[in-house]
Amino acid sequence: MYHSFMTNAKQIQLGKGPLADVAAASLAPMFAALSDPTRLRLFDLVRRAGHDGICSCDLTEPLDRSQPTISHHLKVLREAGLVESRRDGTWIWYSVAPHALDAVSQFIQR
Amino acid sequence: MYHSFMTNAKQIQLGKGPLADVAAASLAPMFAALSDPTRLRLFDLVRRAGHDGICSCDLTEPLDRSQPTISHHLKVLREAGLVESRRDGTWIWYSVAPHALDAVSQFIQR
DNA sequence: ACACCACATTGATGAGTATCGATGTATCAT
DNA sequence: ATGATACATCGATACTCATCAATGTGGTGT
Repeated sequence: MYHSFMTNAKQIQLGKGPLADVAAASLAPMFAALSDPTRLRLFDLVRRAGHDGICSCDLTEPLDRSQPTISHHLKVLREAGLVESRRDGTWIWYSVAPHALDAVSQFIQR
Repeated sequence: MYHSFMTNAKQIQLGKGPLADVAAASLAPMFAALSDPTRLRLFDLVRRAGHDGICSCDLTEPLDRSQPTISHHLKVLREAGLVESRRDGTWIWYSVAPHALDAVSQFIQR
């Protein structure tokens, strides 16, 4: 009995045996994406915004980082498959990707 | 209504509001400890060993890393409060720290 | 066309890290 | 004391990363 996830175009298999090499290689970047305090708070703010998402311009001030830095962190979160972006005219709305943390959650729970 | 954890001598408070600066600073190192593929598999092996724990000498071979490297990673996991060690004569047994992943789990679950 | 805004990218810098060989330390057996 | 074993620490190297100022890009409005 296996569980599988489609995460950022990579399918992760968590079976019964020891964590496989490829599974670790797929899982680690998600933990890495949350391993920075600024990025952790950034993800938290995006998650709190719910389905509507939140504008990048509203993230710079509360985190006390420059605009390029926030942009960089959002890119990391996006490439890790944790958030997704949607263009709306001049600005861009970020929201949590569906099933973003499923793989991580499965690993944590036993 | 707050939840609190004692983790590696640091108490983490996860309230209702945005993730606080200090909470992020306490949480990030745990994610960082799991952000390396080798360390992720290392933690998985220790966790599978259960209450008895596992000897460091039995971890070097399956992970295909040198003894100093494994020793380094175990130190990172220990300082992150995820594993603990118990001396038994010549060798040392590693096991998962109780409530190791509680804070991480709480953050993941909404 | 032009100016303005939101956001991304580039380039640079300083700090951290994964890895290993060599060496040190502690414990056990003889 | 001696040797052997298990593990930690040191020093070095190559690589990654968080950060910002400067610059680029793309959409909006006039």
